[in-house]
Amino acid sequence: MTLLVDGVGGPIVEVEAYDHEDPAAHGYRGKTARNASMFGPPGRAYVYRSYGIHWCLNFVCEPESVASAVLIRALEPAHGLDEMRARRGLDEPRLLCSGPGRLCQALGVTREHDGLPLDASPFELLAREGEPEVVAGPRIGITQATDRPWRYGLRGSRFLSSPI
DNA sequence: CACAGGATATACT
DNA sequence: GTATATCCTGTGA
Repeated sequence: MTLLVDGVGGPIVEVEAYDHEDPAAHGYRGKTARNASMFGPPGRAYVYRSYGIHWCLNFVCEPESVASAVLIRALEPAHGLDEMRARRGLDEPRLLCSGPGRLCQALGVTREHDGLPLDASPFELLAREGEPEVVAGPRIGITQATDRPWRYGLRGSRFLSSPI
């Protein structure tokens, strides 16, 4: 789909799945102040602070108690390029949204968006056109449950955070 | 390619 | 309380 935040965004090209039986998922060990949104209703955002510096955006996917979410890792910059460049402090399109932390900075996603519904302002999700060719691979930056190939990307996209 | 930066969580003493 | 790990990225070797 195409993801917009206040009109800034583009087609999502890379995601990772995390579910409640997944040792690599934040919700695996139960509810905390940070991950509370994962335990709320689906169709909302879960935004957390990563490595003390970056923000990462997830879509909550299943009802309460089944804490599962999809991490939005990269998208193709298509709308609001000037805004993205200003927020990121650089011009190179490939570096604007190719990574979960970069994507949040470019779209202006912060803790303020944690728990917000994805079908209301400032979020906007637009249906894709056509059938994308999806390729799967191991997830990035985790040490547990590394055998689950739950990283999904648009085949051949130059806006992936790294080749799959 | 190694590593700093530094919030949040967990596993130790 | 202290130590270690983490769904990362920019910088300098």
